Amino acid sequence: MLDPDLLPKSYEPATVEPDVRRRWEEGDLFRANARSDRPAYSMVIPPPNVTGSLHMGHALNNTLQDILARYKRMDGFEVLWLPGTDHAGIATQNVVERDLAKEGRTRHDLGREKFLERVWKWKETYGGRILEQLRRLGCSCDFSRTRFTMDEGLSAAVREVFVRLWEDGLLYRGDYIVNWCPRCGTALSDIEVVYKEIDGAFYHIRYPFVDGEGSIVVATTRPETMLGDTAVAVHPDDERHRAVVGKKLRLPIVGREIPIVADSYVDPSFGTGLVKITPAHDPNDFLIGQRHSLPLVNILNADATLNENAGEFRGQDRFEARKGVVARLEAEGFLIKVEPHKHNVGHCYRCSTQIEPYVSKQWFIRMKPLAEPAIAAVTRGHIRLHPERWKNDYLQWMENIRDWCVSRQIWWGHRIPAWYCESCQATASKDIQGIVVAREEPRQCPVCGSAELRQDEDVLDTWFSSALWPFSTMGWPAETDDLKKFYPTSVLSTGFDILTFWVSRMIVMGLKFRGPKKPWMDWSDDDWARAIPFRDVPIHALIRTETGEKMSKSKGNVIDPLVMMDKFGTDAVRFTLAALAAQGRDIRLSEQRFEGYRHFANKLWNASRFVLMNVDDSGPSRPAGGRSGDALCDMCNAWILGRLDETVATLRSALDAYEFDAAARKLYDFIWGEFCDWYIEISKIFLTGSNAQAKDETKACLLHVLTESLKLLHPFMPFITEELWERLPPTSRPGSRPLAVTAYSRVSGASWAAAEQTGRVSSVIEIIRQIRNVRTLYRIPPNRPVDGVIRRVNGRIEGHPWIQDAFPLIERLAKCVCRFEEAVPDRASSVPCVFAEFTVHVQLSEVVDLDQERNRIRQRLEELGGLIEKNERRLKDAEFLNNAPDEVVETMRDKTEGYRQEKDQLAMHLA
RNA sequence: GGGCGCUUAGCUCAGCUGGUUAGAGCGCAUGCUUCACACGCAUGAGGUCACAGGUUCGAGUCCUGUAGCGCCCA
Repeated sequence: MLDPDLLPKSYEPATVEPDVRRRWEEGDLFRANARSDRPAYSMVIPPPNVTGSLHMGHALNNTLQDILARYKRMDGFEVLWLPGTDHAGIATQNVVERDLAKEGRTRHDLGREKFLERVWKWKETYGGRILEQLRRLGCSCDFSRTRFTMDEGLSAAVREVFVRLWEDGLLYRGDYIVNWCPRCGTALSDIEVVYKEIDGAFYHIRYPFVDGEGSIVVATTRPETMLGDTAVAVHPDDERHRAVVGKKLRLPIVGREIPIVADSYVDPSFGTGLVKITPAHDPNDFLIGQRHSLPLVNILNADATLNENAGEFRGQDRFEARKGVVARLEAEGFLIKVEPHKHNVGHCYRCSTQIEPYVSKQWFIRMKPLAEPAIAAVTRGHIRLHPERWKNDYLQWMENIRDWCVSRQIWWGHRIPAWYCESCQATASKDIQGIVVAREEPRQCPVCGSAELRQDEDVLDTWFSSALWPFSTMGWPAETDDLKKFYPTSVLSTGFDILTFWVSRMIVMGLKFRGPKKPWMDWSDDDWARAIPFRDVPIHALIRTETGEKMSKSKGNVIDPLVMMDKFGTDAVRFTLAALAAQGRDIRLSEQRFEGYRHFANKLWNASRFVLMNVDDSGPSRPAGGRSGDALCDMCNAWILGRLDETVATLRSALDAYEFDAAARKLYDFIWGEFCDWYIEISKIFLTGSNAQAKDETKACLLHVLTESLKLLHPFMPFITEELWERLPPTSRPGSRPLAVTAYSRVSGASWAAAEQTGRVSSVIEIIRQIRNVRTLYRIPPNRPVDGVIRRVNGRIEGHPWIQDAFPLIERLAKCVCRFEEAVPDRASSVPCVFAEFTVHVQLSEVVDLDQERNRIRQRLEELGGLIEKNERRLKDAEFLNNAPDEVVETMRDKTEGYRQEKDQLAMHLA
């Protein structure tokens, strides 16, 4: 029996967590064995940004993954949960450049090589921070396999993929209009652009005809781009402007002659139906320009100042130039009007600078052919998204996919393995373009033999390497043991915000590089099962503030998970996140939520304290499930064991369906609402009683339920459960192994789960509740016992109804001493509680306030009358009787009968 | 403009394929120094399930529309 002083009265996470973590790490419990016989269960972590620090989104996602990892590990799987970080090209480069700026230097002052050294140094110093934070969160990752997207192995995978895509004709380099971030100095892919609505203006500008007769008016939100206009377009069917198609205009300020062209892109109902065309600075105009062979006039430099094509505005910043252009248009009478206008403007997702559409030479992946199998993988169910409705988003994106711009004009990242032959480029035909793409640096040009090779200056988009993560982390392109055992991964857990950024691209790359070489239409189910990067994709909600805003550092409204962990304990944070992780809903988080679950941890701690203080080290660890020599003891044990069984079943199916909130709720309800509130209270009767057998059975049952509860809860609250586990008597811990590697509970299916026993205890609980209610209602002091007279509904007492067994329980928990009697007790001193088979008349020594009592009964009678009437109407309805299942009709009959009985009993008391 | 989602107690949310008197936590009220726990115990108040139609014997649950809020794509 435990000395109560050994276990503190309240749970103190700060003293427990580091010890528990150390024990796990010393035991090396989370290292995956590729040669194990156990079935594999694998996940790769969505690699956090190496510059990152743990935020609530990470905490949520990784808690959910850890729940799965721990559950499956305990349940007999060989679990690999592979951690790591990505190099976050633009973000990391920004961080280091900011450091340099403090010294008054730029990366160009250092040069590429020195700059990269500096970034690596930064990464070595600070890059591991978030992994440490994941450890604190209790994540059971295999840290021996930690990967980084710029590791040698992963870089080799990147080169391999680039070369193969090139060889398969899926990669090309070309002039194209891209989203240009002037601050980062690089192109961005379409989805790296965030559209924000801003207050702008519509500038109406008059363009005169070359022949001097009249003019037309165009409207634009970016007046400075008129310097690069090379046409004006109208819709071919637009009657208003048919006559002017083909005529020439003279561009104000610049003086250039530009044509009016007809193109069906133009929306005739919008504005004047006349659109200025700036092919070098607008993606739609670019396409129109291509269709009409319009010249490209680029007016911008890479830093968004205007270039020599802007004439007098050369060297000005774009926004400054806008003012200048407008002023001059106005001065020369070309500006008709300016009206306010809200419109969506693209911003860089990293630095929030307004992006500029900009024509430049970039590398692109042809996505269409790659997207086809990726669509099939999801529509045919080889990959399943949870909840399923995300399929729509995924498919919509995949079906309208555009080529992926993968080059970035920065230094930190995988340098593009492409070299340009100077001599070939000078003379080459269009097809060859003098480009050499190779895994290793080529010495000479394979076409002309020249050694004058120059490597592409650009690096690849970070998502290019992230897309390979599920297999590059396992050693691909080598066919390693890890790949054989753990690919495809079982689950990828993520937020929907990176469904397109990352998930879809992993699917594309997985299928391309892990699928058979033959056309995907010919793949067998087996081929699919080997190619996909993961089978299930649980998609969780986004964390928001209490008022529904996004959390952001700049708004200062973030709730820091690390601070919460300090304050409430890691387990409370984890449990909170799991409990709130309902599928398909945003999570509104407040500090209060964490507090509630800290209380839950404390409750568990004290329940364990109670059990440990009352059990012997040597006793049986589980109940015999039968004869204790006390019917009530058997009944209550059967009840709690039945409830436990039901909890195991519900919990497992919730976890298997990724319903973390339902799983957490079930655990909370069982442990607090059933085990603590009822079973522990019940157990005190037998622990302090004289029946030694019942005492032993109760101890065994307490210990068993606690032991199983710790197992069930462990994936959610690993620290406290592991700590308590260590304190259980050795008989409860087979092999003295840590809880983290102990077999998870299974449904026992034992006969003690009999519904009859369970139902009886539920009834007793209901009786106790009602008696307590009456006590409170009539202000009986908590310690004063009352008498209860029990009458059967039929007025007679036959044999020994089971309720008699429960008398000690009612006495203990409701302070009500019961006896049977046939006569109806005096109305003036008793209050009836009516149940299915009998009525309990609670005897109150002083005279009951008759008015109050009559009122209470009348209210209830009214309620019952309504219910009975409603049900009887249904039960007379032939259509209902014909159409409803027998079971439903039967239940309604029983219920109505119950209402009637209660009504009769109460009416009798009122009479 | 196209698509998706949400609206249930004061607050945050459960409620599976239609069938108990619609639930929980927090908050609130009242009473408890009950020998695991005041991070606790007991009891209670509080809801026309956004609105309007429809399907059905039966709708919080399915369908249509309306309003408000939010997200994604263009």
